Amino acid sequence: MNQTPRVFLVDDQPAVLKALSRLMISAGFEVASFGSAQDFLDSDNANALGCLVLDLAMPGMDGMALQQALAARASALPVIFLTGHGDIDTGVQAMKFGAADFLTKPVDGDKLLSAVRAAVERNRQTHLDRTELDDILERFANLTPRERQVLALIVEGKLNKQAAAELGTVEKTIKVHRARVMTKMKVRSLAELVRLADRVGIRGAAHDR
Amino acid sequence: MNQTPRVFLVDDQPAVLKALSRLMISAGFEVASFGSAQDFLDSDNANALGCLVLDLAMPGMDGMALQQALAARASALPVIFLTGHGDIDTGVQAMKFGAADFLTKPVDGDKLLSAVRAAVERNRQTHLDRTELDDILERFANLTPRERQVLALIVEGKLNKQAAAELGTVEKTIKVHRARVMTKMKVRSLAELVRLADRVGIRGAAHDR
DNA sequence: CCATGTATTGGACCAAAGTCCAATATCCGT
DNA sequence: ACGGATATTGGACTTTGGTCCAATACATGG
Repeated sequence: MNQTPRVFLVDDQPAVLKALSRLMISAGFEVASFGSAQDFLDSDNANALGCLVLDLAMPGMDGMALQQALAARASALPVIFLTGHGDIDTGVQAMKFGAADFLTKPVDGDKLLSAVRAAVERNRQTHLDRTELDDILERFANLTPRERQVLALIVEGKLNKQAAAELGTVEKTIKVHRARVMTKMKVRSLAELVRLADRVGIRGAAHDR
Repeated sequence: MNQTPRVFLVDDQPAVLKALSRLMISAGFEVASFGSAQDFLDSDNANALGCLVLDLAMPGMDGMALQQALAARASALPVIFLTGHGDIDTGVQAMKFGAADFLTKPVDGDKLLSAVRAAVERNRQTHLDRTELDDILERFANLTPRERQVLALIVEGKLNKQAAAELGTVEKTIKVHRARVMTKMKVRSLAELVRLADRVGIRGAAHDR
């Protein structure tokens, strides 16, 4: 969707929002501000590019709840928490739930900026990975059921002959499906096919690891 | 080395050590106690099975330093920190460095136990993975240099013919090496070979992902 | 009802890979 | 220098895989 990463600020105090916003903009980031967790959720930015800077204590949905909501939506947005009076346990819990960082207010501008930079970078990487993965999944979705079965068997290392036996058909047919699988998945070698299949988690009967 | 997991306790206060030890034993764990971080390092248990329960504030090397030392030795031991007066930042830092948990004293026995159980379980899994990986690496170490080159090329999806050209030899020779690689790596299909190779990170010239 | 997508099969043929056999040259450590 | 590991090659043969050609059967949706 969006090409340039953005820093999403969520805080119920307009003054804090304004201050953070200025800081981010002065560092060259694009910024989007929200006065509540719900506002951010409604903005449909769960899969945007960038990172989230989130006040922990807010009326209504608090920061932690928003983090969970995003996790439930498989968001890849890194979350940086800000808090004025959080206890250790809260911070540790947030980190266990995958927060990118957890800083205390009043926050050191440099610390926050470097946390944001790291988070944005991390998000950029996972975003690339996801894009690639979606690509593979789309190709996979274009396979017919039969082709999927054949794919599963060949990435298990079965011979065409064995695959034919398991699917109750003849080797000839398997060859045709196999060739179509290679074309549709856009690979030129079995090695590549195995990697793609493993990446999206193709499983037949047995699996390794 | 050790088959049954152990809980390694490190605290400079003998009373704490004793109390924790009793708690762990009553929960059915085997325990080893240490009065200082250095003592634990000297005990050569960095790759043992189990987990580490570590006091953060200790004279000499503190808990954080021990965690780092273990990380440097590629230890797979999960670290659970205990602290009486740590600040948020310390806890967050510890978690960022991969701590399994971070609890405050006086610690709730149940919380600690469930943290220990989770950590031990996690360690058991990573230990299994490592054992498997070592297995593969050992097989890989038994390949001759030439066989390794051939392996790298075939997991890239090259044909024997192409591999021969790149290595300045003939297809015939590649076939022999290839067959030996399959035998030595104990795989029966190219698919398996690709997975093993990717797992130990065999790289020729190009790599994907 | 017809077009389309899916699944299947056939033959012929070529390319690639695997598998026996055995032989030779080089280098390294004892 | 000798034994062993390494790297290489040769022939002959079988199996497997890939690629052309083309055709049939069936269900589904327009």
